[in-house]
Amino acid sequence: MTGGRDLLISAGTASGKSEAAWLPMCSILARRREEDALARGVGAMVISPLKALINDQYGRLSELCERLELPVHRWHGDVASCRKSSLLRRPTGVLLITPESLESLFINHSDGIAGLLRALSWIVIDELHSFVGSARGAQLQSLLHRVEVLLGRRVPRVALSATLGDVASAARFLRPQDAQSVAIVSGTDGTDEIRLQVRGYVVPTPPVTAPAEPDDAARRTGSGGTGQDSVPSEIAQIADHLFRTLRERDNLVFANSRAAVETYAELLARRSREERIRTEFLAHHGSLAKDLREHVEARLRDSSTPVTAVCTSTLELGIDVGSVQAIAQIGSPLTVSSLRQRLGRSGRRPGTPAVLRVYVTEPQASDDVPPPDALRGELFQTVAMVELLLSAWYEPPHTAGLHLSTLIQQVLSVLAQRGGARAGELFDLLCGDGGFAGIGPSVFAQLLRDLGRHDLVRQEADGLLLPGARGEAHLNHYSFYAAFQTSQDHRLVAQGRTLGTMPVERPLAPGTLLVFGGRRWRVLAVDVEHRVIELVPSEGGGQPPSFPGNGSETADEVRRTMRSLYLSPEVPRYLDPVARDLLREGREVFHRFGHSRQQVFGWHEDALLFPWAGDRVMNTLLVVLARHGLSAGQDGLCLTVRGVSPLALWELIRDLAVSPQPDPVELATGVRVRARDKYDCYLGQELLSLAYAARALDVPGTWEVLSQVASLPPPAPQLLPRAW
DNA sequence: GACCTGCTGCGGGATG
Repeated sequence: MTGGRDLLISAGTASGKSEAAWLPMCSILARRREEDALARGVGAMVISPLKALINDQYGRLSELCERLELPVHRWHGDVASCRKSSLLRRPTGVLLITPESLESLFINHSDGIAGLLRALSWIVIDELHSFVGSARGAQLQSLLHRVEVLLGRRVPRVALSATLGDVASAARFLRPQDAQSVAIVSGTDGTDEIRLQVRGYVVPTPPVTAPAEPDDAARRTGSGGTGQDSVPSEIAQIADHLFRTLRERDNLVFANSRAAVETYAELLARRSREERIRTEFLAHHGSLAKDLREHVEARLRDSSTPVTAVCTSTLELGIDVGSVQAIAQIGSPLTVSSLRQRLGRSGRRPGTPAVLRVYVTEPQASDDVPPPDALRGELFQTVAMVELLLSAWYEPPHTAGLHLSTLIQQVLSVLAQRGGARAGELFDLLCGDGGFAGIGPSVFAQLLRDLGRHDLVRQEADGLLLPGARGEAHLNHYSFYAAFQTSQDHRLVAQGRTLGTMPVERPLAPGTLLVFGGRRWRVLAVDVEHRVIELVPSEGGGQPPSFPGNGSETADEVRRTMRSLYLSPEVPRYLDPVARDLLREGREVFHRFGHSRQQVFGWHEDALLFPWAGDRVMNTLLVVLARHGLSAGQDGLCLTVRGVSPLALWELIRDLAVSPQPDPVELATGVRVRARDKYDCYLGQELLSLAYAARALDVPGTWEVLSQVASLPPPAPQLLPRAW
């Protein structure tokens, strides 16, 4: 750590990698302070993605540094401002900070930041994988470069991470201009033994004459329950198994949505009260109020009573929750990396195995089941992800994004920091060899023109750029510092206490029943102006709110692995008997309908295309088909192309495969909704297409799929319905 | 099908 080189430490959860970085750093800083009593300034800055992680580490690091008499400081939104000003007056020791707070230092303490950081010897980035590829990661890269420009020298960067699928791309993220010089230290995984089971459940088909059932989507997320009696049987069965296996221990149950968390937490908590057992079942997700979440975390750390948290990815990163016995995952994992993180939350004590149970539901086989469901896609996706996990493969980050929205934020930030700047100066600092090195001068000039049109920036007669009126408005609001977008939600209040927030698209009528925080409530009143919903406890049923979401992207490698699982005769040992049956059924359907020889099929009036590729290729296919006047949508594993024969679709694919690949940006102009990130609304049509193409299209990957499909024999007309 | 993260300055009041 003395050589001034950048360092990437990749090691399993709970392997002590934080300490590996801290120990040498602290002893060097302590020695240096003895040698040079005048050395003033923060010696090391640790950048962390979560306030909760900073608070955890503040305790551990303070203990470590106490005997060295090396002060440790934390700086985030919950830290009192008097502590911040006292650090600015007397900067020393180690500083723990979030990217957003570092951003605010540049804007609100533009005079003090150079003095604060002038003695900086290292920048440590914790949980690097949580930044790579995102808007927040682009912001972090830009801030790292701005710190070095401010100090006029290179500052060694040390990054820590657990699930890096691709160490080379992590090194590129850490030091974009000089990735090959990054030293890499890889440790083995913390877990020696994994006990794993995948359990299958069959969703019964409702009788044809039954009254209106909750729609299919609601059933799948588990949000369809309206009371004890109407809980769908597969949800009741899964809850029953969770209850029996998890009672009397500390566990984490991961569900894929906040609505599913609420459903299972409420079912399990009610059962626990009814049977009067000690185990607490508590809900934990991002819309719950902070004090309720902290209560759950404290209950998990307290080893005197058993607690099981039902949660979303909120408990995925390294927040200390003590020792957890087992992990349950309801539904197929969303990504292999997140499955790895979740698994790493158990088996943290030496000699104790990590325990993981995955619960998968599939519809009952019948004549009406659409082909993708008959293939048992949920189960095959789960098995594919488990196999990839066991082979230590993780999703490579998507680093092609241009992050123009974040560049807009950085332009405004630099204008505020420096009190104005010239266009060339901005370009050199932010693009050039800065965080947005992929952006050329012409795109940057276009971006500035777009910003001028919206009054985010304005130009003086001498060419100096300043924030415009709307730019000032953004800069003066505290929401400016985060690079990511957040929505404005309604606050849920019961008996004077805030439970959390929920989005409300249609106003909730008083009297509506609701499940939230793992309990049942009735809406008493709605204050539209102040966006407050008042609740009272209720004995009735109710559903969790529907939360909006963007979803995640399934990788090419996952879909390729799924296809090879259909072709393989092997039955993994970790499947329970129902899951084995489902695996056998899926393979039988795959072969019966000729999926090994064909990728285009007929289904009623439509044609189905199975690309066996990731979501970015699936999306590109949709855009290409739309350009040829075809209306299509994605149904899990396949694209449904409406009102066209399979032969006609195959012929189109055959022609496309030999035609030149279209320009992605030109292709993107046909897409209606292209804005996604915080400041995308200020981009003109041209840059919106450029950003969309970089983020959401994979033309070469798509043309590989088209050639593959074209190389197969033409499909028989309407094969699927008749053979069904 | 649908995860998560973060931020300021100021005024008012309670506490040491």
